[in-house]
Amino acid sequence: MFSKACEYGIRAATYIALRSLEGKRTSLKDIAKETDSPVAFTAKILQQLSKNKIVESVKGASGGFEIQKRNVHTIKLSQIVYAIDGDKVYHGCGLGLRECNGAKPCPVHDKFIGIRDGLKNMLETTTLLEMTRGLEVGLTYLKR
Amino acid sequence: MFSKACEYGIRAATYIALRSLEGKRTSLKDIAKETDSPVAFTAKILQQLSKNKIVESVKGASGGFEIQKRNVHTIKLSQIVYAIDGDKVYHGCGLGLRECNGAKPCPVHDKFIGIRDGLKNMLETTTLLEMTRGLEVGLTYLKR
DNA sequence: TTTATTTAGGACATTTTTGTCCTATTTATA
DNA sequence: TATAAATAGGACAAAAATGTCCTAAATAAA
Repeated sequence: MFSKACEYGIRAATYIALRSLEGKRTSLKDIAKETDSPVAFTAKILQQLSKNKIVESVKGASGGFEIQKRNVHTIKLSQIVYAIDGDKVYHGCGLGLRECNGAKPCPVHDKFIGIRDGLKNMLETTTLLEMTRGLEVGLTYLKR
Repeated sequence: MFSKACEYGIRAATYIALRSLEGKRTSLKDIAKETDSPVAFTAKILQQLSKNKIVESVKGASGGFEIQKRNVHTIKLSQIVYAIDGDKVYHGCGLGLRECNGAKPCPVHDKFIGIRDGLKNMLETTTLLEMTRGLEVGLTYLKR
């Protein structure tokens, strides 16, 4: 569904959000550890998220990544996916046709629209805050 | 959503089904041309579909690919996707966790299940016959 | 029987994705 | 001020996906 980069990105952002709600900044090392992701690769992804203003990075000793508390409930999964994978989740034909639309559709065009709208809707309505719920109490997990 | 190989595979199988309903066997060359797919790569994919009994291949002059008419309405998209991409569309966590289930779910587990069930249902209920409808009359397309 | 046509399959090539490593820069703190 | 800790970013490496090419085998038809 998503690229590996995007999966790591969502997990990383979610963990940063969780820690930010506790008023804590998190190092790359901890993020990678707590999301079971490759450190250096995660670093690249966090650079992208930082450039896209989804997370803030602070260099130097006691630096790390954080998200302003007031932003945790406004940032949607769709923003993270867009920052990393672009809009190919939305546009792009299910059968790979370069052009596929209502006027000249592929055989599964209408059916795919339904599924993609579901995905789109989910991504656009799920906030980082919502992602963090359950993590603290062990109802949901970011690794294993 | 699917791999390129899978997209080509669905397009190829759909075209073969269309031709088979007309009582015609189709050469690799024609399939690639009519689905705008790379010839040699499509050949590999058709080998897989042939091994999985989704299409039948006939070697030699006037050979090619075909699907028994009686099978065109029983073969589902899910079988083609499974033959090429395996079951990763079904299993596999939205956030890439190796293990993710109701007992130890990722934060989007439940939401993903809904979307994936939609996709799964679509693949399991759409037959090749249904895929061919509209092609002859120019309502749907397999290329461009 | 020879030839032309067509798929099968192995080997190879290219591109994209995923992942690592090293150096520079920034910053807190001793 | 020196040092240690941390991100930024470029270069490189490995793996996977995508795609090509060539030869062998099968088959219809001349």
